[in-house]
Amino acid sequence: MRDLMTDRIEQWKARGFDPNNCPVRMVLDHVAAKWTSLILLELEKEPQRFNALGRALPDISKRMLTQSLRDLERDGMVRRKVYDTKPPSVEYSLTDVGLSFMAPFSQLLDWAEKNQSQILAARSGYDKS
Amino acid sequence: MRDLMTDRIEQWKARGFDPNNCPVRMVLDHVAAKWTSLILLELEKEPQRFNALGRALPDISKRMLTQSLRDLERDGMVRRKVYDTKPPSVEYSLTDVGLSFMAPFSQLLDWAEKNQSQILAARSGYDKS
DNA sequence: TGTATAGGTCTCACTTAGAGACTGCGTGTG
DNA sequence: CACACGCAGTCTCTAAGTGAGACCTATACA
Repeated sequence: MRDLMTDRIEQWKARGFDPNNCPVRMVLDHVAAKWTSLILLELEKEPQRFNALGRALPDISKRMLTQSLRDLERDGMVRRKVYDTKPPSVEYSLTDVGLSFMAPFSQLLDWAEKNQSQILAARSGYDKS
Repeated sequence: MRDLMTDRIEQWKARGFDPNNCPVRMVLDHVAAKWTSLILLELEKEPQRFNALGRALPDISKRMLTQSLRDLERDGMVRRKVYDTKPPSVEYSLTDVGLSFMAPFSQLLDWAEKNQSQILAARSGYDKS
């Protein structure tokens, strides 16, 4: 483990490690973005339309939903399909890349669930002192 | 995969799924935080002192470094040890929880490296159109 | 005496996020 | 026929977060 990660960093640095072209930042910016990963999670259940997503994620504003979806679309993780129905409807779904992201992401969620109580405990201990 | 994730969400919803007590948010807020994961990566190489970390992560400001370290400490992922030397030195290191985070996180980085070029391609395609 | 290191804190400017009103269009309801 | 509603957003305004960098206290060294 230790060597694994250290090697990774060494490799990056050897390649120049441009922070703007950094794979970490590229993926983290998504996971980071507070909403994108929740959107991915929803879309993995099933392709959904704009307002359906909005309802599934009650705390997100339309503005942020639009923006997050655009970001994901731009990176090829989500596909946007407009149906030419009477009131035009827009369906969002995962691409293959988006779907493949769910595997490692799921590992992270497993970790989160397993360690949730410890983190909570550490937090309240810290806050008390 | 699909069922795996769908089940997870169902479980959360069954438990009440309080967004403020959500394991996803709890872990994502860290990965999200733009700097915390890079700090974890640095500390996994070896325990380091405040200014050493600052030098290793040249783009971070002291203010953000302090804040990120405090957050990580609060959640029990990083340990802060003050040595009573002449100019007191402070060493930061990973806790067991912090170290255990590196495993799933590493998976995510693998994914990022594998898909980097695709994402970049999608991005420039999107930007052109 | 002046300079450097340590580990931060403080302030200010700027960017980003969120709430929520508003748009245009078509359908259903009274 | 008038009214309200759902769709898929956009726009504006304000609040919160981020980053740059000056500043602080203390010791050691030249």
